[in-house]
Amino acid sequence: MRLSQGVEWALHCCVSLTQAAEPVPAARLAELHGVPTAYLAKQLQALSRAGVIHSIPGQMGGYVLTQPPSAITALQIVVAIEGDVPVFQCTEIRQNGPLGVDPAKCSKRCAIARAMATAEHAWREALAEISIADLVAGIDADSSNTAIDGLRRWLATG
Amino acid sequence: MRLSQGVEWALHCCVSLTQAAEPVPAARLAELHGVPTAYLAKQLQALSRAGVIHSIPGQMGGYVLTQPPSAITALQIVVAIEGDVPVFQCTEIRQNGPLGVDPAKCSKRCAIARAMATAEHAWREALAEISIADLVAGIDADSSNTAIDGLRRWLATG
DNA sequence: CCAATGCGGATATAAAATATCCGAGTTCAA
DNA sequence: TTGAACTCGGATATTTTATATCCGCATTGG
Repeated sequence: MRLSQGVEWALHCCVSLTQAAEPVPAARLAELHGVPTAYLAKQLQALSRAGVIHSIPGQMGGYVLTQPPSAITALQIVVAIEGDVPVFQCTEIRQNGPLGVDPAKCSKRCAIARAMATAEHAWREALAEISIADLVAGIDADSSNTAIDGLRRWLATG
Repeated sequence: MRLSQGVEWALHCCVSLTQAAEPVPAARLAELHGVPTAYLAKQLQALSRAGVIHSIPGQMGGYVLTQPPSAITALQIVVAIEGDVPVFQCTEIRQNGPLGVDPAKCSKRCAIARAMATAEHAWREALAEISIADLVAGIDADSSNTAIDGLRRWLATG
């Protein structure tokens, strides 16, 4: 079980977009992060479909955040890239075998699925507590402001 | 991102083993749950390597729990099947591109990796709070004791 | 000694993640 | 108005992972 690395790219891209005054093309974000352009474009499309970022076509086009950094959560980004499917997917094996439970009596999820869903909920709640603004602040603190400042300058120099 | 279905099988098997007085062969667990024997055997081997269950070879052999149900957690089982790798694996893309951070200055994890690890920790803590005994109790409550009783009887009739 | 069982490796198949390309639409400048 | 350059978007290969199976070996109990 592993989160697609597209999630990592998407998080970094959203952090970078907070420092851009104008739309940033996918190719430029790919160059900045040293990742393949075409594949990153796919992740950005997913973010766009999920409404996290907005795409602007045309010569001066690119991507911009749709909301202020404090309003975008890590959960939104994870769901945008990975989809909204549960991590633990119950296949109802309680209905199988010689002691299989009658499907008509399975309107309620089984105890195992409920327990796993509870744990997953804790993960999602923690992700929802993380905003892009928090991540920017964390990077800022790590680098004594040089990283974020450098980022803003690099994005400004077309 | 999805948890292998081996986790579901392993959880059900551990619940079933709580009701067995003698070692239960892999083939019998597979029959009980209506899943392919050969593949379930692989998951049971993983549980055995992790020390969650104990394997007894020979004619009267099979699997038994190594600890009381209240001492076995869902986290142990997830780790046994999926491995102990983190869900979010940071590939250090902050070191890439024109603004790449000097690798020598990356002894500390980046802010994004830290935030994701925090959320993952919440998930693991929640899983560690779930014991096999809890799951048995939950199933018992769902079925007015018929499911667990039936299970014990079926396992007793060799 | 024989039958039944778990263990490990080797192997095939199915699904998903990864990586890439080309077409449709939009914007800007001449 | 026209065209050209640039953008995103979806459809398409390739690689990796998960799923599923099988067979030989060691061990145990009858």
